[in-house]
Amino acid sequence: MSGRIDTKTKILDAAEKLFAERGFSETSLRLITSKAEVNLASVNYHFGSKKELIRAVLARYLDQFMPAAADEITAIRQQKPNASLTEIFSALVAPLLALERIRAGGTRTFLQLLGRGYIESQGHLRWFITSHYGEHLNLFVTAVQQSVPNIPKADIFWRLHFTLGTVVFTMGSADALMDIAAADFGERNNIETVIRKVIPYIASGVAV
Amino acid sequence: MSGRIDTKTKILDAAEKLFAERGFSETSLRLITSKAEVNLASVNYHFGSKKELIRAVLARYLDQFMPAAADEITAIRQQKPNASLTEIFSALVAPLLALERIRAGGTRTFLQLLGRGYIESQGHLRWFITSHYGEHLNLFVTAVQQSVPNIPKADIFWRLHFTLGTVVFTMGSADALMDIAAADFGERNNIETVIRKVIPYIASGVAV
DNA sequence: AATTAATTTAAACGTATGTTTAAAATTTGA
DNA sequence: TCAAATTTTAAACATACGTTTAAATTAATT
Repeated sequence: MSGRIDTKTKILDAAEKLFAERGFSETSLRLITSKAEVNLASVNYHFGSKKELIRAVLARYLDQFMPAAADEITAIRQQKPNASLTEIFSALVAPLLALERIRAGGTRTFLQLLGRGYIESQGHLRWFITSHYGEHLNLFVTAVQQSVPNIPKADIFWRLHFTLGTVVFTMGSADALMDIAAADFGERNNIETVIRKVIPYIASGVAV
Repeated sequence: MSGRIDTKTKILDAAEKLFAERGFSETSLRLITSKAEVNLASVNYHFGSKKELIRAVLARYLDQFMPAAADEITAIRQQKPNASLTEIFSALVAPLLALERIRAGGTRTFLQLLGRGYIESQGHLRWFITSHYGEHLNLFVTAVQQSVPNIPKADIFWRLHFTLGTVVFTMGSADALMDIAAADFGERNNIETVIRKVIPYIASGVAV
């Protein structure tokens, strides 16, 4: 039993790193299993298929992030019923950075996986996310709507998707961007400083 | 000779549609050539490799868009030296929509290809774009900097990349988003209305 | 019209992929 | 301890991919 969990975890650990770096379809099971130092067939044995492995990789992050984010949102709404948009978005920072404590680079890995899930796989991961975590998402959307009550719900829908694009695209190319920023402007960034940069941008855009 | 051009164009037309819809690595040469109704080997004959085909597909759009965008930016700066950020961004709308006249759906196709180029291919398309169209990009960045002279250049760098993410991610999932907006809010959008929605969002975020 | 060059074609090549199989090894439970 | 269930392993399978080859066809040139 400890052997089984160990193999599953080794696969998940190797897979999430490679998926985030290279994308789902550019990452072969042979590359994953060689990095994880397990047998090729163990992926199909433990997860059934590559598609289900992808979902398992994402679920491990979402299962931690979504409840934590929902808790933060709920807490903010109770403490400050008139919380600003920036405060709502900032409430997500702690749950995002908490992913870093599980695994070094976990925050960026999660956001990269999320972005690849939305872009690369034609809808089936989108469906997986909205069907499994719809309650948490609704909680967040409601909090945003309450913080900017004068904005039509349709506009909020669009702007939150703009925001999703901003975040996942930025995280997907965060390595390259941090390198350029260091070379051209002498900035030394990490994932948290980038998140701190993006919050005013998206808060301003959603509230415009 | 007319036969050669015809085959090349048929390949490019089929490839750009499939690349935009499904991504580069998810689109096989066999699928492209069957849709284009040409022989499989003609891709390698005319373009050398799949990688060069991808670049050719992107170049066809960039060669039209980049000079047109540069002209619009130059014109705006001459007419209104103190043009606002919204005016700068809006100057790109006409060149973007002009792509629509070449091919139906050309605007969205272009932005989707751009996004996939940045995300999917590890840097080699990014390099292709910045090295071939660096002058045009610099012109645009300079215009943005002049319109918000009080913002540090490093911040503008980050926010313009946030903006790129917003736009390409939105366009990559524009079909799904327009469907949802229609179902949930009764909105009937097209590519232009979505662009008009995104401009205040990004202008506000960059200027914040 | 004859020769040369350019293009198209069908077939094969070599490699890589996700998955399955069946035997070996290991762990579990009575 | 020993039989049963679980897990690991090596090998093979079937398929798909980008690319190359060489012959057939078409177009261009003289």
